[in-house]
Amino acid sequence: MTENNKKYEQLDEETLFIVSQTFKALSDPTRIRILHLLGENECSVSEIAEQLSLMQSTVSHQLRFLKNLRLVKFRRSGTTLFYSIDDEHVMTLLHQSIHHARHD
Amino acid sequence: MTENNKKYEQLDEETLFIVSQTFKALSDPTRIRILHLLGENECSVSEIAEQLSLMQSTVSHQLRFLKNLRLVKFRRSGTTLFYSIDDEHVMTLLHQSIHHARHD
DNA sequence: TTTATATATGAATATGTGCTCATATATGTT
DNA sequence: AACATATATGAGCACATATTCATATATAAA
Repeated sequence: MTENNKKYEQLDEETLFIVSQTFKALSDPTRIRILHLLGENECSVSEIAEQLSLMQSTVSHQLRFLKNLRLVKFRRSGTTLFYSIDDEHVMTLLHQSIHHARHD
Repeated sequence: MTENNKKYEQLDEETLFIVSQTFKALSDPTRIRILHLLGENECSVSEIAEQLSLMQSTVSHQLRFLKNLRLVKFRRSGTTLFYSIDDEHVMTLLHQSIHHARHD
């Protein structure tokens, strides 16, 4: 009786999809920079572009991606849209990873 | 004086690279399944392939990827290589994400 | 309504990624 | 040495992804 009798529990499809999508969002340097910036301050699209030296178009495309995953939200003020973080759990994952990367 | 005078601290290149690489490793369903399986048990390449219904070649390629990032390690026993987890921090990120995905 | 400004979007392109097939390598056995 | 088994690796392909350019849309001001 030295065998391991516990049968391995596969991850179900849905969990696998959600988890992989979440990490995919965090796997691109541009999206990481945008999320990290928004973690400090609510920002307009043009502010993000300026702070991070990115094309306005690039920022818009990535914000759409992040908005679809409900990682960010926005409020309108005139023609300006202010984006902010909408998923604290994902920000926790990001901050943990940044902290870990810096400390070893 | 309603401005925010705190100057934004950019993420440095190296941190950005490490963090994005880490999340990239966790962004693919196949790699997630392999890591999750290894989180339960040390496994040989062929055991992984069988348990997860993957081609041996696919498993080997992904293990090389994970080994390069030092997320897994292996020990040899004859012609068989037993792989296991080598980065508990990344497993913590994975388990947190799985837990979160299942609970909302 | 015309004009200006902020943002979004579609198409094109270049690059990256994951899988499979065929084959190489490494270890052990006879 | 010849053979069997386990794993690794390179090439090719199909598909995904990030960026840029050009342009559309939306709101506000004149």
